[in-house]
Amino acid sequence: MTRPQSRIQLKNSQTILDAALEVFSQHGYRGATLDQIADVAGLSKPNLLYYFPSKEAIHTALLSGLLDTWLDPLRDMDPDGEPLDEILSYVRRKLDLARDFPRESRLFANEMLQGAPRMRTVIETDLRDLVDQKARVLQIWMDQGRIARSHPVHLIFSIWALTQHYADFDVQVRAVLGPGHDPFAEAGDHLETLFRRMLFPA
Amino acid sequence: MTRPQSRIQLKNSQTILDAALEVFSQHGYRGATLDQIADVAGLSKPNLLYYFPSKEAIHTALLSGLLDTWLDPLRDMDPDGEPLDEILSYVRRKLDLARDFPRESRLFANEMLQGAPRMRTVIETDLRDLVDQKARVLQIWMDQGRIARSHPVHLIFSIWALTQHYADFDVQVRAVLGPGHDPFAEAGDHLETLFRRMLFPA
DNA sequence: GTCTATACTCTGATAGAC
DNA sequence: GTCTATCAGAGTATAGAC
Repeated sequence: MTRPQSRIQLKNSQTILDAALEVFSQHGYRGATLDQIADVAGLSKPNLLYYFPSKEAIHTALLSGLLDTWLDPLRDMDPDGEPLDEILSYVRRKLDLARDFPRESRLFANEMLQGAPRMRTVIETDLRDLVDQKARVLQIWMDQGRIARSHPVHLIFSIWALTQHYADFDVQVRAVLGPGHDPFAEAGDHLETLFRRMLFPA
Repeated sequence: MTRPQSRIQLKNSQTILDAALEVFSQHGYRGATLDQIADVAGLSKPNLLYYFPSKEAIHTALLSGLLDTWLDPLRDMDPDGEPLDEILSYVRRKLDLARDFPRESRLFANEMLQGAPRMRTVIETDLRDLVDQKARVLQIWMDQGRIARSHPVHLIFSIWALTQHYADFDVQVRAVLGPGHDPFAEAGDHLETLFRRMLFPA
């Protein structure tokens, strides 16, 4: 990706990617159309294809880098830190991501629902390696009796599920809670309670 | 929907709905094509449209009834039962649904990701009413000190998130776990542990 | 760099033979 | 009930003027 050069090119590329994120995250790869992306970006369709060679290329540009951002908080979980603090702050950071980047979360969810046709490899290698590594850390903490025992990998799944839910199912969450609620603030408190009880050494 | 009459009509309608479920759940409404559905069903495209008047009609037929099936386990949570048993068996039944009907789960997830354009009303009324009602039951149990305190509605969200995750992110779960694992069996144990600790009266 | 025009394919839906 | 043929529109992408 050595595309963007001038300031205007960089700016337009960004505009396009932002519009594409909006559309892809809502309708999935096949459901998204260049017309719609162009419309949201405020550019003409041929102009889109001046900046990116194809629809696929726009989608790929969005996906690449997404997993990295997504996994940064997990990467930062410190084996030498205080177990409960490390896990709680991971949960907190993951929830913040869901709140601040819901479209990225939904883009990822769409890719998973489709069977991860474009991320299979990276998931089976990079993601898997990182999870294995951090699961070993969790296992050690459990063996030392510093947190309660549970399946380390499924514990990580639980954190993903509980935090992403607030981005991916945002409509449902808000519809059920009704007006006058701050879903993410409440979720923060709720999840902290849940994980404190879950992890408290037996 | 008074369409199916003869045996063959009923059978073909079912074949079509099954194929449509396969395609819609993977690609979302707009990403799904009649060609693909016809192909999976082993029928011609015009034949599809002999049984259903339009693409939209097929999708609607799938969605109607979905929420009911999905909420049945919650509906069955008995206010007069033993709180922990009731909640744990709700979790168990929800996980069984995710295991046995992953396509239905993904169809629902797709609808949510799109902003629930076709289920908004039913979510804001039926779903919300049921959750409110069951949240009150949970609240009473908490007030009686029979389960630990937490936000009742978010507790229900947590159950949904943790169980649906295994259907919707199935690819990711299997890729991370690697071969030789039974995700749903492990999840069953893990979630029982998690909720037992979460709900144990303080 | 951006536009209009357009090529070509795919998609939802219909007509009509059998 | 099922098929072939086909239509109108939408979809991705390209050509070429400005």
